[in-house]
Amino acid sequence: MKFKQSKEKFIQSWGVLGSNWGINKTMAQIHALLLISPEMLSAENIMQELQISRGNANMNLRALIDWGIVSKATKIGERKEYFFADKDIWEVARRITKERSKREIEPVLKVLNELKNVDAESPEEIQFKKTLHDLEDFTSKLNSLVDKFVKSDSNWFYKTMLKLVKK
Amino acid sequence: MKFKQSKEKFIQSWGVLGSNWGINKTMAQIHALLLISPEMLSAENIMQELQISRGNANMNLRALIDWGIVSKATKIGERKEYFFADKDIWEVARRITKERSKREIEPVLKVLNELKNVDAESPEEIQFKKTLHDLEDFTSKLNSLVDKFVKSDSNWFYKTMLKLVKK
DNA sequence: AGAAACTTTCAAAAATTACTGAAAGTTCGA
DNA sequence: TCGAACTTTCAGTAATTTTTGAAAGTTTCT
Repeated sequence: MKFKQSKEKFIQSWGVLGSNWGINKTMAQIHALLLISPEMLSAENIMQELQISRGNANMNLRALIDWGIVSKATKIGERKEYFFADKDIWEVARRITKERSKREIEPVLKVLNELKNVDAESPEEIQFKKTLHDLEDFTSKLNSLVDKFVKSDSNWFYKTMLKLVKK
Repeated sequence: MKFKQSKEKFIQSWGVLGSNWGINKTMAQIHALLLISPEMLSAENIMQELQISRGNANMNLRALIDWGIVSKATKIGERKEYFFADKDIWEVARRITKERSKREIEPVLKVLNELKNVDAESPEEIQFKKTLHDLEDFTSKLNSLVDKFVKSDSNWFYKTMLKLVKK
């Protein structure tokens, strides 16, 4: 397969993956494109390569920067802004995990906590309370694990993976 | 807060959580409703409780059954089908993880594998190949970990969590 | 201050995804 | 075999999300 085709396939697949994960397709594709580019790219470059509008490029680049996995820089003597992605996959995974945890796990814990003081007398209420309790137990454990991962260094991650997977 | 309100809030929140995770809102809400119901519920019950159409209820119940986290049963002497959710949260997490891994991690590995034999001469190609390699390394480790989780029993999970989180 | 080079915004359009409800299909008892 | 009781399907509609592109905003240079 030729490079150009492979590259397109990769970008396309990353877009699909993104959609499945609630990340919009263009955002994932821009990220893919930047990940495999050895040089920084301008908004123009990205618009052309992915055939998207200026507004779309701008919005999704902003989102990527917000997530901390893409940065801007300017080249000396130029006005234009250039973009590049952090190439350290582990660091990328850490940041994505952190964002998603903040947006998704934490609000759940908050709700579970708010609700857990409900009275429990009828069978319905008892089952409700039990479910809340189990979910909170599970979610808070998951949250601790995620937190550990987010704060860890690359080594910890790989070592832990190995330890868990080996046995 | 009264039971009825708490229940509504819980179902509503679970729906939001679901949307964030690429699971449709109604599917998540039906699941929430069944999780907190001590008794089995008929399609009618669910339609009424969540104010949704018959078709919607049917489709999403089918999806939940497909994921293995809801089952049907009939009461003796009745034609109607009743639905209930597996109440074991750990088991539910395992099944969801399994489904999502099958649908999302495995295809990525497949694509990365297909592409990894690309020639690498120009800087562009070299960076591309490196990114593919790093992603494959990360993804296959993640996949092993997920697989371990999916095949584990509840005890393993809790023990591992504790071990990781404690230190 | 003015103009060029660029970035950001946002209302409207397009694309995607989810939902409805009536009609078709199925199952089972008499 | 019929009909009641139920379930499934699916074309059309509604809701949501994403994208466009032109206009407004900003920065920098002269």
